[in-house]
Amino acid sequence: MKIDPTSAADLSAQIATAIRDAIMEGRLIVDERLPSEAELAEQFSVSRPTVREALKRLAAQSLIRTQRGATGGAFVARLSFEAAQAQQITTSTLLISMNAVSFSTACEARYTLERACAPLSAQRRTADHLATMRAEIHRQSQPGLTDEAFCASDVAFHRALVDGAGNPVLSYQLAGAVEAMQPLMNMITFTARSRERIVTFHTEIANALEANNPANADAALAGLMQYTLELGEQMMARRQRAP
Amino acid sequence: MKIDPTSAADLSAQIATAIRDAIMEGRLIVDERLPSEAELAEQFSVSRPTVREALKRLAAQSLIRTQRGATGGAFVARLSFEAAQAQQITTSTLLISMNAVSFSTACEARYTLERACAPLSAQRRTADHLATMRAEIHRQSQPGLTDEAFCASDVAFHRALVDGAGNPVLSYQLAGAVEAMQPLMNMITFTARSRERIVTFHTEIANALEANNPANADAALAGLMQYTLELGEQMMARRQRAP
DNA sequence: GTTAATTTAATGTCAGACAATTAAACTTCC
DNA sequence: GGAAGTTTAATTGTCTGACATTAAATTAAC
Repeated sequence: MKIDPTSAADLSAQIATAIRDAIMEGRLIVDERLPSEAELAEQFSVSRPTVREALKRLAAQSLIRTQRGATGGAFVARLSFEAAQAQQITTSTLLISMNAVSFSTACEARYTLERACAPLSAQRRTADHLATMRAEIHRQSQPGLTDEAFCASDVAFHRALVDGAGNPVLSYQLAGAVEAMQPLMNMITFTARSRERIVTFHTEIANALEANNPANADAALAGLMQYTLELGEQMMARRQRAP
Repeated sequence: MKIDPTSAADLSAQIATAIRDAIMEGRLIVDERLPSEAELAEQFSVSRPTVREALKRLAAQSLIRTQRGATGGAFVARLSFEAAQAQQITTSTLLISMNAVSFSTACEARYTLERACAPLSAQRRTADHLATMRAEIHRQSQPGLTDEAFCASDVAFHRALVDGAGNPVLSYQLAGAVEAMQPLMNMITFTARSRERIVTFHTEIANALEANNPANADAALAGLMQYTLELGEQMMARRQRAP
């Protein structure tokens, strides 16, 4: 592993890249211990703070974990679905909020992906998934629920739907799309009438999955997407009239 | 923004979290300049190296960018689709390679997501997207192409398909799924017969998109998924016989 | 043999310094 | 007065060396 001290890039960035490449190419395997900071500093001919900055970069991406003490050091971390999902949610949320992604674009992406999961979920969902969905539907029907709580429940419902497909890679991918939409969804569920319609769609979806009926599930999701898009347009129009 | 010096977590991690939260909650907006490292050190009552480690963590997630010089400093970065996509690919690749995700699970996730894009792509693909796909099909037909080059072309083909849907959020989400599969795909395209079949499916897909025919596109993608799964199973069987 | 104290190796943090970079302010020349 | 060059100030990037903290391994005591 070598770095180019004349390059324009930061030394710590170069070192982080070199180590990241070693991990991605399998030259460093899970749970393997990296050399100590002092040794890395010597290998790369830099000071220890520079090495530390590089290691922090990798830690921020959950590529390594560090341990103090006599047998401590930096170890290649097994990237968990949980950690990956958390990063994905952060990234997706910022991407949407910072790039002026339109409500309709985000909405389309989310429901398109969800509809792709529906057939699998209709086939494989367990009783647990159904129970979670029914419980969230019940919560969503409670009057007096705050917008935030309604949307959190909405997210939980849709995650159960996606998890029902029984494919962890799909669940991980979809988590970002569903969660990142939450702040936008928050803004359109402030009327009781909207919530009623949404709960109706959710019930249709749950019924379809219970009956192992992919076509009905897809139809309900399509309806929900259409309705959500309409609500979004109304919200935009209202905003323009009274900003 | 406050941190808890008695917490078990690293100070640099706490500081990074505090700043990240400020960005995600909109208290720091795009292109806004953070206080200088010296000022941050004073605000958080820590030393400058500690602040720097925190900033490097944020830089690793593309949340900030730094600039040297008189008017330099750390600025909240506009997270670009490109940067997000690159991170997504890294994460997805590692997730699959480190968690013993089965070929069939990864394959199912990838093609399920792609099939979700196909109807949109059949409706919206431009002439450019079609041209890219045709060009990649032609490349894939060349004899003597290395496995790596074939798979790179495969990735380019499928990215054109996804981009054809005209939804940048979808493109970003799927990039990870498609690219992360590449190392696994590399292992199953070593026979000319396999490549021929794959090229046939690709041609069917391109034809369907050209004809704005979503049903045919979906059928071809379903066939390709089925065939890829079979190839994966054969490969696994072969591996077990002669490891 | 078990428990307690010590050693040791590693990361976490700090302080202060200097180098490199960049934009703005200033000076000089025409 | 304006343009070109020079200085200056602010900021990040890097280095050195030190001390604090942690946790495992070792040793000592009982």
